[in-house]
Amino acid sequence: MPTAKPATGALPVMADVARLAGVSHQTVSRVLNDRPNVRRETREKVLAAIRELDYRPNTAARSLVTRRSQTLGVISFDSTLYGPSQMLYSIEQAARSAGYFISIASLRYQDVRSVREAVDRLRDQAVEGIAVIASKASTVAALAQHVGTVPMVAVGPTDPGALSGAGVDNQAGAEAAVRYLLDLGHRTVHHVSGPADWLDANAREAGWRGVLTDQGREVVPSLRGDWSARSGYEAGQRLARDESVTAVFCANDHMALGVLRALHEAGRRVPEEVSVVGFDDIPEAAYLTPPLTTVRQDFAQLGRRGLELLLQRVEAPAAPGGREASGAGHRAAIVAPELVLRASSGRPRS
Amino acid sequence: MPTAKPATGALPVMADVARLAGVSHQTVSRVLNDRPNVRRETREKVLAAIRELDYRPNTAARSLVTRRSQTLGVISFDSTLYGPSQMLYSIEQAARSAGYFISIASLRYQDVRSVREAVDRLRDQAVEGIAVIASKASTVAALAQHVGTVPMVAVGPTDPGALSGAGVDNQAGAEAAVRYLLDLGHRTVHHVSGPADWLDANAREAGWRGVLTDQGREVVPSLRGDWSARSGYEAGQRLARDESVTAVFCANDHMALGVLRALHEAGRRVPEEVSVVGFDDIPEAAYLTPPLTTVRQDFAQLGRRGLELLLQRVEAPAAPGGREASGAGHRAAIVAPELVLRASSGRPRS
DNA sequence: CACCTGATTGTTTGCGCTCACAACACAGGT
DNA sequence: ACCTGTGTTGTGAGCGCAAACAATCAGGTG
Repeated sequence: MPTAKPATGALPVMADVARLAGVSHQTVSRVLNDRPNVRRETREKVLAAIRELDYRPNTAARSLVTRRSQTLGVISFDSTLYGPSQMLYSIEQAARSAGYFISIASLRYQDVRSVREAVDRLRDQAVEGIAVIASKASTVAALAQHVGTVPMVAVGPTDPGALSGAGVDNQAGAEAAVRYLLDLGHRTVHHVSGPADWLDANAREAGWRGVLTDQGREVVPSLRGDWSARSGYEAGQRLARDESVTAVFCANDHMALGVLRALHEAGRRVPEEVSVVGFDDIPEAAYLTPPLTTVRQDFAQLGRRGLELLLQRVEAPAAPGGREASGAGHRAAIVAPELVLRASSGRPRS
Repeated sequence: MPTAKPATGALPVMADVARLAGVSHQTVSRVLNDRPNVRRETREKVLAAIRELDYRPNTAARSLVTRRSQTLGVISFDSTLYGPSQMLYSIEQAARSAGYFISIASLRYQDVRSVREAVDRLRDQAVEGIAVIASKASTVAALAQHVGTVPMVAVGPTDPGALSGAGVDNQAGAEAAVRYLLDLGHRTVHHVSGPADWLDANAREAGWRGVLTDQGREVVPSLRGDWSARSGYEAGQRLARDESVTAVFCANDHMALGVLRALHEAGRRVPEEVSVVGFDDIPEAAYLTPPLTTVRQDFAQLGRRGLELLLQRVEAPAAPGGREASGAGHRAAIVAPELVLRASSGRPRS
C-alpha cells in the first residue's frame, strides 16, 4: 500500500515513464489520452510504468499545448445562504463527473467592480466557462457584458435576463402558494418579499401579485425583507399588529421563521389565526413551531441542469459564423417547484 | 469603456506586447512580475501596451516554468451545512487576498476511497496546499497519510489529530454552556450529541461530560444525533417523556431546533420547564421560539486563521532537513467560542 | 512482385513563459 | 586612460506536454 518510490526530489515526467516502459514519450501520451492504435500489450506496459513511478501528468504543460484548462469557474455572491451553498455543491459534483475542475470566486458585494474583478480573476485562470449563482438583476446585467469573452450560464432564477441558465420557476411556485391559501378561504394574502432587485424576489412577488389580481383580491402592499430571519421578524411584528392579516406568504423560509417568531410573541396563533407559507424548504422547515408549509426547490437538480447547459456551450464546436453566444442558443432549463403542506397553514377562523 | 480590440482569433502573447512596446519579451516579464531594475519610463510603455492589447499572461505557461500553480485546494464534506459553508467562504476570501486561486473538492461520502480521490484530484491540479474542512476523526486520519505529499491543514475542530489546523475550542464552549446551566440551578444537564466519530461532536460531548463529572453531577447517557433538526426532534421526543429533564445541551443549533419542536409538541414549556442550549449561533437562532441560547463560533476567523497556517507551510523555505511537515511545526490556532444568552434557558422551577 | 492500406510507433516542433547569463551604458575612483 | 560596480536591457534555453509528420511493419491486391 505505501507508495514505494525513490523520492528523488524531482517528480517523474513523461520521459521517465517512456524510458521505463521502453517506448517513446509519445506513446505514453497516447495511452494517457486514450488514443486508439496502441497495442494492448504496449498500453499495459506503459500503465505499469505509470503506476510504478506514481507518475501524474503535468496539467500546466498539458493545458499550455492543448489550450484547455479543464477548469470551470463558479461565481457566487451569497455562498453562505442555504440555496446558493446547495447549488455550489451540486455544480461541483456535476463538474467533477464531467471531468472538470471547479474554481470559485465568491463575492461579498455585488457591485459592478466586484463582478468585473471576479470575471477577470477566473479568466486569468483560463477557465473554460463560468457558472453564476445569480441573484440580483443588476449583477446579471453586469455579468452579461462579459458573455462574449467566455461561456457563461446562470444558475438559480428562471429569467436571468441576458444570460442562459437553469432556474426554478419562482413565479409558478409563488402562484401555487398563494392559490392554495386563497382556496383555503383567506380573503387575501400578505407578502414578505425578498430584497428589491433580486431576481428570485421579484419573480415570487410577481407570482403573488398576479394571482391576487387575477382573482380580484385586494393587493395589500408587500413588506420588504432581506432574506434574513431578522427582517422576517420585523415584518412579522408589523403584520401581527394588523388584525385583518390571516395569511402571509414569505419569499423564503428564513423570513418565514422570523414571521412565526413575531406572531408568536404577539400572541397570534399559527395557523388558527394566521397562516404562514415560506419558500425553499430548508431542512429545518418541518421542525419549526409550527412546521412550515413551504415551496420546495430542487437545488441539486438546478446545479446539474445549469452545468449541463454550460458544458454544451463550452464543448460546442466553436462558433460557426462569428462570435458565439450572442443571440443564438438562449436556452433555459426550468425546474418546477413543489408546494409542501405542513401545519403552519390552514383555514381562516371565520 | 468597451475594450477596443481587433479580435483576431489568437490571444496576444508576451511577444506581442514586447513588440508593441519596443522592448524584449523579458522586459515585459519583468514588469509583470514587479521585478526591480526596470526604468519607470520603460515600465509605463509596457503597461500601456498591455492595456492596449488587453493582454493577460498565460497561467499555464507560467506555472509550467515556475512550478507553482498559485492554487490552493479545499476539501469539504458537508459544504451544505452552516458551519462548513461559512468556512469555505472565509477561506476563499483569505486565499484571494493572498493571491491564490481556490479549487474545491466536496465529497459526498467520507470513506477512505473518496478522500484519496479528492486528494489525487487536487494533486493532479498541482495545488500548492490543501485546506480540509475537517469533520470526522477517521477522515482526518485518512487525510493525514497524504500529508507528506502536499502541505495540508485542517479547519474546524481544535484537535484534528495528525493535522495542524485552526479550530474552535469546542470543549471550552461546551463547558461554558454546561456550567452556565448548572449555575442556574439545574441538577444535571442532558446532552444531544453529534454523530459518533465526529471531532466536534466528541469534543463537545467531552466538555459536557467533564463538567458534570467535575462537579459530581449525575452523568445521564447522551442521545446521539446526526446534526439534523430531524434527529434533534427525535431526541427531543424522548427527553420530553422524562419528567426529570430540566436542561438540555445540544451539540448544534439545528438539533436544538428539533428539540424545541419536540418539547413544544409534548407540552413542555421552554424555558420554564426545560432549558435548551445549542451550539453554532446560526443567524436564525435569535428568532426561534423561544430564541435560542447558544455557543457562538466565529467561522470567518477560523477560515482566515486556517489559511494563514496553510500559507506558512506552503511558503516555507522548502524543508531544511528532510521531508517536511512530519513532526516539525504541528501548530494549531485556537479560536475561543462565546456563550450567547437568550430566552431558551432559565432557572429550573422547583 | 511491386504496390497500396492501415495499424503501430517514433521524431520533431513549439505552446508561452521565466530563468540564467550576457551585453551594454554610465557612474566614480585610480 | 583604465578598471570596477551598478543599473538596465536583451538573448538563449528549456519547463512537460500534444500535434503534426515521418517511419516501420504487417497484410492484402492486382
